[in-house]
Amino acid sequence: MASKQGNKADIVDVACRAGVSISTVSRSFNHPNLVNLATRKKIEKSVKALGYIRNRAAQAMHGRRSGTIGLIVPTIDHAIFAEVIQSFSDAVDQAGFTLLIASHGFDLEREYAVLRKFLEHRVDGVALIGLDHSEPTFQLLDQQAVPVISIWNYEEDSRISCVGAANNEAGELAARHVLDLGHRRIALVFPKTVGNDRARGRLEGALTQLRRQQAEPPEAWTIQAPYNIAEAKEACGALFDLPERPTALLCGNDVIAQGAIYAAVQRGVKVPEDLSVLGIGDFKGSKEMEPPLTTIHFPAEEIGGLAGREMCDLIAQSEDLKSTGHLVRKKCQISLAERATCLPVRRLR
Amino acid sequence: MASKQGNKADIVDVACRAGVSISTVSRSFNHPNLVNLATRKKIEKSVKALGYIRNRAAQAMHGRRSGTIGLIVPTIDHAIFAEVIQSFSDAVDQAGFTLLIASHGFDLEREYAVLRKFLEHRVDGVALIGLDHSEPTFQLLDQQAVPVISIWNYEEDSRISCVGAANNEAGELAARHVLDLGHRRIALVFPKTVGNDRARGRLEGALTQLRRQQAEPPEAWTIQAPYNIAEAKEACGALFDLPERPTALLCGNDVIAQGAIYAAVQRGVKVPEDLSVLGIGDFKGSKEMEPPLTTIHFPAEEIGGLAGREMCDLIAQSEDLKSTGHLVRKKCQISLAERATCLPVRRLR
DNA sequence: AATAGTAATGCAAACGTTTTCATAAAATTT
DNA sequence: AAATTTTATGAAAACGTTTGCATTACTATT
Repeated sequence: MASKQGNKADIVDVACRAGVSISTVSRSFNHPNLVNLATRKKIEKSVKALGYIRNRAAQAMHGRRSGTIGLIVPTIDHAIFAEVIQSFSDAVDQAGFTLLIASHGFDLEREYAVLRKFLEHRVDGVALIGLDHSEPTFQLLDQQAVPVISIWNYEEDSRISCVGAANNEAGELAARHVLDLGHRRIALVFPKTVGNDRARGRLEGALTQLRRQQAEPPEAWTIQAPYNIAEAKEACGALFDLPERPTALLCGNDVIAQGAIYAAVQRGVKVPEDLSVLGIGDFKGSKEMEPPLTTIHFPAEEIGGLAGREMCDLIAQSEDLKSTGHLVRKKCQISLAERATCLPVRRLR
Repeated sequence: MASKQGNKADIVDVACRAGVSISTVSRSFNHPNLVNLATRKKIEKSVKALGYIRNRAAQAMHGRRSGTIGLIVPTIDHAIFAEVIQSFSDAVDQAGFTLLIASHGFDLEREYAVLRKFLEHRVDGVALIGLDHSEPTFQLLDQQAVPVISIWNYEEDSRISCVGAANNEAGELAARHVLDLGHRRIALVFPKTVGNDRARGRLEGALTQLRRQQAEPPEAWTIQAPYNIAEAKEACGALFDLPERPTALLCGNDVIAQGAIYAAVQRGVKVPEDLSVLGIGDFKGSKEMEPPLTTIHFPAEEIGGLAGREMCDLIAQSEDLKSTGHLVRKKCQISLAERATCLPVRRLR
């Protein structure tokens, strides 16, 4: 039915049908005020009739923005990232951008590959999780001079702009809390820290604080578990089966804490009476757990939203070309969410 | 430093620097076997030196594929979608596609808007969640003849291709199980069903089965709660505070079940001794809960992966243009995951 | 040695837009 | 009524690729 064979409608088709030139059609989209109302109506009708849809690819070729933002995350399937992705997505969506998302499975080489792919698509900006990236990644970003922002971590000397919280502070805060409650026999359950500066920061913060008060845990009490309930539960189970049990457990995040609590329940270890458990992150649902999880609150939604808006600002700035190239850094406050899984240590046991 | 001012390198720049024509450069990317090894090396060197990155937008203009797939979900921030998104993403990634993701917050008008945006970007294919979509959405899809697939639901007479499970079967299976255990006083907690055919199918399946055995719950025992622990907990709490308590609770998904169990714990209602709880979905972590949640297993990962591969196939087919336009439908099996939150009803109470 | 075939490359025309510049018509000023 | 400004439109040149066709230089066949 369309003027061309089988194929989809074209700006030319629209122009023909409306009896105007393609310039006018294009203008009526991009600068409607420059075209006569009556003409605009005709064009609009023609567009409807032909089912015409503008081709962003062709637009992008004119140095115009592609209207896309690339977000690269370690994994989507993860309570905390899902939340931050959602709020970031909402924020950039509101500004009219389309989001490209890819995950790299905590593999920084894949991250680099994904970044390249995004750049081929000429994304207007790139968002990454955390500040740990490979050197080629940083170089590519730099060389292509694409607006970039790191989500989740705050560091005052970050190499790229960042919006997030200070993970070491979270670790410190967590450690301080259990120490304040009088605990000295404290165990740590954290994920692997290579390529994961969130976890590393938290762990380091916690250890620093513990050392400061001479409460550094023995090696057997510093265990590793990925961010995954099943494995965390298992790892913590093994910890609890040790002859000596800690009185408090500092967990790398709330998922691990959840796993730890399940492992405790399974063994009849009472939380918080026999064992205090502290999470980090304050995921959705942590507050509703029974008993409600004491944890370090991370304002995930705020971070995602702020990062999204900041990303859009950076893009707008880079368009002005007077981009002074200075970085922006926004620190979001974390806080202790005191709930029911931590208790002062019992004098006698 | 680049030949052009300030700007990014061009295929022309690459060609100049390598001392060949742009055709040769282009060919060396797209049909490497057609160009001399030595020339290829020169080009490669030139590419490296200039930091050249191909422009997909320009490629896409030649009727070539854009290399992107659009995925539209109700929300990303949701255990079950996160899982399916991840596996879908992995599958299409493997085929070299880049994923555009947008969420519409269960609003079918926004879904339509997002679809339009994706079509502007000339996505090679579109994936949607569920089979409930607005008429304009279906029409647009049809008119643009873009490969499309629905994830999560299976229906034998679906209007578009689908990969998923039969939600009504899940509801039936769930109801059958508690009935088989001898329960008759059964309550239902489901989310709103408008624009959510997953929930609707489950609820209908459950009700059908219950009616068949004369165990339809009274109105007060058919309550609504969104897929969200906090609200589910509250809603279930209200249910438990009623003078008459059911002996079994059928939940729309595992998140609701989790909330229900917390509400029960809070009130000293013992699960499963005093109350059997059945989830639907089998989310990550449901197996590890204490007590482990009895639920209907949905193979989320399988569905996402299968859908991703099917999407790629559809795209490949549509390229051959001999697209007979027939739909594909794949049904994934659900199953009862019998764990610890359901018990046969006690004879006496 | 002449011919046919192959391999490697370049030229130029697409692709679907946006945008600059030019022009015509209408409205305003003098 | 002429001159000027404003408004609305079109022609054509970009944008950065891919690709069909033409060309050249070899290599293999007779």
